[in-house]
Amino acid sequence: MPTTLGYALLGLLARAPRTGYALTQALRAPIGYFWTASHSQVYPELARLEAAGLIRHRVVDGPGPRDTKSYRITATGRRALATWAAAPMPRPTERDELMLKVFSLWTAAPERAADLVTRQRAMHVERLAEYQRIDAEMRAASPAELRDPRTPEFSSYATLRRGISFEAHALTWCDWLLAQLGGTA
Amino acid sequence: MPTTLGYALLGLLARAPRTGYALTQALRAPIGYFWTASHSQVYPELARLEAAGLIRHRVVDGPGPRDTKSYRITATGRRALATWAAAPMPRPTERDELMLKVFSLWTAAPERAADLVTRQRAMHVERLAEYQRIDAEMRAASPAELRDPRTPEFSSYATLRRGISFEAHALTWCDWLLAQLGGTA
DNA sequence: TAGCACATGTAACTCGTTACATGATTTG
DNA sequence: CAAATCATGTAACGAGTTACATGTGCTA
Repeated sequence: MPTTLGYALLGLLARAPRTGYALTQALRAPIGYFWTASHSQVYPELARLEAAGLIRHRVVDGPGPRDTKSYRITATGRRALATWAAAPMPRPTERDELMLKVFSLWTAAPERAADLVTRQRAMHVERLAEYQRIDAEMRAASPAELRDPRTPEFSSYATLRRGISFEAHALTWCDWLLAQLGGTA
Repeated sequence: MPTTLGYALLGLLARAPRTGYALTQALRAPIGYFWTASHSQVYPELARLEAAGLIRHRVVDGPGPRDTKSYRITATGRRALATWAAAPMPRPTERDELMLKVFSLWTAAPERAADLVTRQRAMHVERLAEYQRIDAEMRAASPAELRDPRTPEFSSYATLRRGISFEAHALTWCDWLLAQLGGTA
């Protein structure tokens, strides 16, 4: 059984063959919005996936001194991915450092607390705008595919909707907290 | 500088002195809603915090063969906590395994996909009800403190509001996705 | 009398980050 | 000609989980 990162890589390779380098870049965006990894994690994981027969590579003579390896998913890999994707998950361990700060925010001066929340709010505004730009782009590019659950576009769009909903909720909460902090300061 | 876990422990000790065991329990609930740690992580961290002068302990002769150590925060620890709590944060690396599954959900049969989302939905319903019960409890127990940003109750309440908002948004998204999956299946 | 709550610690292992290491091609 | 991009790998370290280890007092 691959690690979570392994399934992230399989998920990308199920859409198109790629090099380790291209996979690493995809792990910044769009996957980076909900999962990340650095190249130092990617290369060993690719070796493990290949040893397990879930992917194969072909050497494409590219630039640089090393082999440029193009990876593709195998039929076995594709089956493993589909099984994992729909398999039920235990409730994951939530880890939100901001909430941990908020839990102890009463020890700080309300003005300093408000500064923190204002910065967070700005990040959410920025991210929300980014998502909404992508939303418009996707709707324009492939309106039909977005409605068909068997297309990769549908999957991508579902994660995007989640992102938009999350940022909107976070933003609302920031505004509520700022009102609370301001009202008493 | 303590680790994030260190600040979680300081945050608890700023409210009341506790043993390592009691701290470990608090890391299941209420802190467990946004940060967790097992006792094997807690005990070494307490030793580090004490070495740094942020906490002190007093041996209280309790049951069992070992010393029962009651920890309390020092003035230095309290200052370190307040500084950290209001300090700006870089955007944390999001890690959402469910989104990773959704990203590859197009490879699975829509009925299996719907099963997964239905289970997730149930978890959110359950957690939301739990939060709303706590909400009612807190409003009844300390209505005045909830409005004063310098009380621990205010901080706890702010994290709770975030939790409620998050679960509600997640629930809405599950319903949207189920409609999409059902409509085409 | 068996199991659970209280109570504290260490060891082995996995996952992830940062730093180390190399080197060609393209662009400013 | 300097910097960024393409491209692949290893090493050291930190954070977190699971398992190992011990032992008392209370309750069903």
